[in-house]
Amino acid sequence: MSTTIRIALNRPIRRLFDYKGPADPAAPLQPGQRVRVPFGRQSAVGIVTETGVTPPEGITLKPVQCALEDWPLIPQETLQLLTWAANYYQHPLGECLFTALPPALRKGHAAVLKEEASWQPARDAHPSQLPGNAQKQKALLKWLLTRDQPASAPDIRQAGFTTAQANALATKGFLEQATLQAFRTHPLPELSTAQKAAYAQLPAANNRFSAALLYGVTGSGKTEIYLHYLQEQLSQEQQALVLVPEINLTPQTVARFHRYFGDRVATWHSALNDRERLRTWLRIRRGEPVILIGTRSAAMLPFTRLGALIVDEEHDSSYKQGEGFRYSARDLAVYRAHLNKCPVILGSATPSLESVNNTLTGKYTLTKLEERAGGALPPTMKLLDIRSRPLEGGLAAPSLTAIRESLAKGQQVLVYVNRRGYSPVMMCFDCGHLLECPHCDSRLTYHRRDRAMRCHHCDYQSAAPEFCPSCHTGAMKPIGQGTERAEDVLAGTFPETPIIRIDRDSTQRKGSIQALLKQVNQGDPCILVGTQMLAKGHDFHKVTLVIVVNADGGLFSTDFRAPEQMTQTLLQVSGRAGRGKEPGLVLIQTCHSDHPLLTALIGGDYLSIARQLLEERRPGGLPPFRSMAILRAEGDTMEDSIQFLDNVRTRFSHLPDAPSVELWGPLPATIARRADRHRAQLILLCSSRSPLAKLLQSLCNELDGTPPAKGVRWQIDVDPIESG
DNA sequence: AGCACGCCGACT
DNA sequence: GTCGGCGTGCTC
Repeated sequence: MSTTIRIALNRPIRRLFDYKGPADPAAPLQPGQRVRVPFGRQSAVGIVTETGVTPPEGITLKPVQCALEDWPLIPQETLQLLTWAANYYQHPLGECLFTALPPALRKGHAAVLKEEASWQPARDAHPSQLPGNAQKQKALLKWLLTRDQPASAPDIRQAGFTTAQANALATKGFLEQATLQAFRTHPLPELSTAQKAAYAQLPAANNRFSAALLYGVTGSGKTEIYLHYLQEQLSQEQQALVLVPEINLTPQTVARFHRYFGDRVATWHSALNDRERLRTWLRIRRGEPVILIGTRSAAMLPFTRLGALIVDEEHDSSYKQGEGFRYSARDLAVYRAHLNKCPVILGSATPSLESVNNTLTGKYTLTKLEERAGGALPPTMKLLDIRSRPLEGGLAAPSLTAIRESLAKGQQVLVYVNRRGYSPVMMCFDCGHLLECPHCDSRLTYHRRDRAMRCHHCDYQSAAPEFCPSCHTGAMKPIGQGTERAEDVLAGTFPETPIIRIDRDSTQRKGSIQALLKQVNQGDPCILVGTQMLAKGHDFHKVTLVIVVNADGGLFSTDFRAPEQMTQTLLQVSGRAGRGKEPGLVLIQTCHSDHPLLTALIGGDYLSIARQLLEERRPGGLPPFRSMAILRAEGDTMEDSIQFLDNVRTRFSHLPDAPSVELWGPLPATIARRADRHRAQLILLCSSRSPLAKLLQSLCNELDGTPPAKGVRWQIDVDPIESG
């Protein structure tokens, strides 16, 4: 009698399916193994989650077609991680497991790497040594000699040659099979006294879980500490994971790790193709001692010998997936450290309030690095009240003066504007009419470069009108500041100086951001204008002045995280100033120069601001003092969405454990209508994680059983980063 | 998610 | 008379 096995499939169904296991007792299936199973009238790839389960009654089980490997594709630790995550984030286990696989393995392709032959010229090979009739071979050899790396078969075909030609050259001894050249690795640079002191406080990797928050001010050289940590704490056989935000995974960052760890370094990010994904995934699965630098999804790679984890810029919101499987890569990393009994280091100049709180409760250790590397001084921050001050395109006279002075000294200037486009609002001069998106509850942004009105919440776009569409006579006037407008104003005021705009619009083309940054790093005086993108992780050596055009966006938001996020962004952007020898100055333009958050900010100590912000969250029981989840609904009308959530709320109160959860709402979302969908939300707060998870699970089961009103869709977001 | 079944409009 | 629209419902 064969055993019954439980299988997860890549379907958005919160359910697993049981099958008859293979009759052969010599080859039993085990959890994590990949199988092919009949499903409906198709065949699907599945992952075994359990064996020897009690089969459900009244269903004739189909047999598994075959196992795709005779070993578990998903190793035990990773399976445990993803099972926990599926349960914690209330996402179907099958989809969680499959997002952890590279596309080739999801589709059922073999888990082997066709080692593609690649060729490099033999030593002393020269085209002139070839017979005159071998024109193509000559050309191929010439081409290979111009490359600084071996060429794979696809490379050769792409360049217009054939592998037959390469083989012919190889037989004659002109080419040889390329071997992975061992990189010359360099000794690590010495740490400064302050860095050494911080390093010494970090937990040693001695088969115990530990979590450390490395609070290092901008420019303090956290990366050097990571490098030393990995070198000192990792054995030759161990693997390590270094998580970085997408925007920080630049060729320069990788080169830095490469320099010291050579071939051990591998990367994982969205730009990899399917072949590269499969290759790196399998290297890690095989247990190669890889030091992997990767973005969010790297947190789910199949490590089997993890020795340490590092999460750089741990406060960065890009670690939280915003749709589908809404996991936090930072939290998965911490959980993995638990599972592997190894250390995790969370680094940031502006750590999340969650992590700061964990240092206060003793869950994390705290290591401070408050000195900038290379003797650079912390920037001076000043508030510039712009109430009843004449502005020139959003810039106050003292700001322009400061810019002029910096440029005159041959230095660079960074102007931070929190919106892209020309202006966030367009208004009629005569009747006051505002241009709004026909599909969303939002204003249209004026993009002057292509004379378009665009909605930043859906893909609506229209030509910018010359006259008011309401009164037909008034001229339209741009209200408020965007990056394009700042660029124009600065270009008019400083015609001799190059203005480099960096935002989503100016960096759409692949590699264009690298080109723009290269221009900046050449060091000639220039003005950088840009959004958030500029605030993250870049090291602009010659920037000495930072202007924040408007700091007031986050001061009066409905989102309880807004003050935290505003503080982080302002400090991060300020941190771009004065990283070289010259001291930095930051001018923050505001209409609320007496606002306690802003005055605290220029005092400069992030940790004390963080503690204060935490105290503001405590009385309301907001995260991290309680766990939060949001049930979001969207329907064809707001009534549909609210009614659905109201029903949920009523049904909720009948569930066991319900008293431990506090419910807020339902309330319409801040942008109530988006792409013609009407959105509302119900907020759930619970003093601890596990009853909330249990409750969400029974809620999901109920909702899955009874479909809601027509057109209403819902989703659950655990530990949301946006609550508006 | 797929894929089928199913019941109403505009075509040869 | 049938081709096809996408609304439900099921998949071990």
